[in-house]
Amino acid sequence: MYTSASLKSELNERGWRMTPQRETILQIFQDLPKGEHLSAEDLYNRLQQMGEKISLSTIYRTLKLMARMGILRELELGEDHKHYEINQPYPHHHHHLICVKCNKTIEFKSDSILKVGSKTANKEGYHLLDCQLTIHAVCPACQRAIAPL
Amino acid sequence: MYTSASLKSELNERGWRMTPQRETILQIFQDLPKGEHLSAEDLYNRLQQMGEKISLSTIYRTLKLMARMGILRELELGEDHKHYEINQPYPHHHHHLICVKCNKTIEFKSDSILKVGSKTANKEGYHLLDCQLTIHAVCPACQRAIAPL
DNA sequence: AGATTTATTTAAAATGATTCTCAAGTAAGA
DNA sequence: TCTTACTTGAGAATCATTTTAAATAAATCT
Repeated sequence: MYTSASLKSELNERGWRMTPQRETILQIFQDLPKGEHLSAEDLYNRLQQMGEKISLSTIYRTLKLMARMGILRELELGEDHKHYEINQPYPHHHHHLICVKCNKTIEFKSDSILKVGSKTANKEGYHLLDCQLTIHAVCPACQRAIAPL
Repeated sequence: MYTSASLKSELNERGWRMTPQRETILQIFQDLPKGEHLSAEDLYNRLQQMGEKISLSTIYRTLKLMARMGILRELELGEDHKHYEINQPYPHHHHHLICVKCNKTIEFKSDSILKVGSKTANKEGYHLLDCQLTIHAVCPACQRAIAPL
């Protein structure tokens, strides 16, 4: 569980800084219900509603930063923009099954995948940040549809 | 193994058409060395060199079409654009380990993941097209680097 | 084979997510 | 408290991808 304090120390270690914006954004992801994920735009709107004025530039920069730190997961859910969610450790770690036609997404868990992921990263000397199985498929409703594509 | 003929019949079944452009693009991916993948731009350039004049619009449309048919896999390799490769069945099916800093990518195989993927899709009644484990990590070289991000 | 229908291609314009620029603001460390 | 250099914010810029409209050409039908 990342706290404001652990974020700060991890940033400082690398010569970076803790800021109110980074703290606020981390907090939002911490408070997000399980399985919910936000796009940059979603996050921006949510902040606006809360009365927080954080620019889109900062949001994009922060999302990328936290993803590279391993705090957030960057999800590619078939839409034309990325989504982000907290990178939960086992046993909350999960994966996504996505319909390529309607983008409906189902989450699922798998212990074995996490094992494969860490084993593979270790073997190559990589420092693991996240591993996600993405399944592209056609959902039952879209299989029935006559419609093109 | 997709042939020109099987592509045509699969297209026609759905009321779509076989075209020289689609045939050419399929062929290029068939001939690609294992593990190589192309972006839309890469494909466009390659076609130019071959003297084939296929527009970028058509390329984008065809890539998306073939990905949705399950012929190609859409890869998210950390760059700002997608990559595509032939969707090979077992035992050529593989996954990617990506450095979030330098985007260096390593391929690896795993039988168990394919099993998890098809089992999950079946349970939900989805028609499986592709499943890929994407591991985000920091490669040894980038771990050593002092440089930011 | 020829006519008809409608998917497809093209080129260019449009879109839209994300990044960049630079001046102003402000954490961290001395 | 002072200094340094990382960050932010606003807007411009980029760049991948999609859309539009007219021209072309597969498939199907006669």
